[in-house]
Amino acid sequence: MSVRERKERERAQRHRLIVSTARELAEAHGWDAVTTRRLAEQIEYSQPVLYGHFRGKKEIVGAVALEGFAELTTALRTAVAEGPAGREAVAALARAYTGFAADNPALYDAMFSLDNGLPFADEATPAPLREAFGALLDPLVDHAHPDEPGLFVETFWAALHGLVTLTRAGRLPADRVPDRLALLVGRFVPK
Amino acid sequence: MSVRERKERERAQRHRLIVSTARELAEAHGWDAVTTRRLAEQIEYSQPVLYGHFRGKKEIVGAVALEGFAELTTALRTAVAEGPAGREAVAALARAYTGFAADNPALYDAMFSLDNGLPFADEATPAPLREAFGALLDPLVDHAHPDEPGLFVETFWAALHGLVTLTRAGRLPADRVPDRLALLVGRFVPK
DNA sequence: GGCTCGATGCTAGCACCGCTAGACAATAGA
DNA sequence: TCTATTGTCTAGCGGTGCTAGCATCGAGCC
Repeated sequence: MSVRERKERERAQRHRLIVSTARELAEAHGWDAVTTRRLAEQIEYSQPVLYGHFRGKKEIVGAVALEGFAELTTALRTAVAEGPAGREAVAALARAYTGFAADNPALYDAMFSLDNGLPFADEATPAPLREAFGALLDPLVDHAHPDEPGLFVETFWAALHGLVTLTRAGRLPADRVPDRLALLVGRFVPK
Repeated sequence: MSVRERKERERAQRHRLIVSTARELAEAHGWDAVTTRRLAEQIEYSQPVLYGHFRGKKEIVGAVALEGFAELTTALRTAVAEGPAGREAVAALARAYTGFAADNPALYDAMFSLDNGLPFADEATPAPLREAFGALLDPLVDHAHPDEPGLFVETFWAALHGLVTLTRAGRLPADRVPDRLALLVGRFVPK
């Protein structure tokens, strides 16, 4: 029996190794550099081993993304918990979100830009995604129309996401990011 | 002399054929399906012919995107010109923008999501891009802080772009798009 | 302790990708 | 008509994600 347990343990460890290696590779050289060959070489196994753990590359991206949602939740919660409530909390939330994206560009891509196969806004949506949405919702719910808090959060989130992606792609100059963020918060949470 | 002119004419025509075929192929089956082999087969030439017109695939995407910016400008201008000024003009603008993205998904990708090599927010930015930005700016400028109209437009645009991309990727449910749009306009142009 | 057999990871290869070198044919101009 | 140039093609390079089928290794049974 114990042999089987050991094998399962080793298998789980290798599973984590694949995910963390993919993430490191992506963060270091971009997702284009994360090929099955390079990934296999890094973990010192042959390519087909990857397919014993994941259906394909998309599922590996999804596994990395799932890590990201857990970390994003933590980042948002701590940023809001530290400061005062109300409008300043929303500003802190926005800064934490864009900061997270700037600090973990490849991770952010896996979560929101690449095809990761994860179901959003669905009954099958994994818990980490729901929790991240919750972390976004809580500081905002006071400022939304009471009938439609979800709609408000979705729209605010979309605005943040738009700023992140357009800035990262060089479509918006990076130097004015804090100003755009302040403008956004000012419009969504007037005082 | 005339021979040379004819050749140039034929060359220009083939140039346009490549761009329009790439666009049709992308709109029909997505940009992943636009491979140099398929594109060459469609225009009934061999692959290397494409490289006599464009440096590579990225430049073809850029050519398609440039068409898109011209069309987007027209779409935004007509939408605003038809209706009344003020707040309703902004709502019309927002609807026209998201409508354009929904009607021409592949074109929108070429313009804003894919790497098309076009320089944004730069002294080398091509005229069609500047004009599209202008079409976005004009109806908004009255509602912005007078010192920073550009910042206001950029942020509003980013919000629209975020809504478009998250909806298209299935990260936001598509059915509530008009409601999110109304909420966005309401927050950016309060009255 | 030796043997069998199933699990496991490997090599090799498929069809496709973007891109290009070099052979060849068509054609314009002398 | 001959030559030089222009234009287009075939073939191929090094890469991609993914998989069939073989070989090896080790766990469990006699």
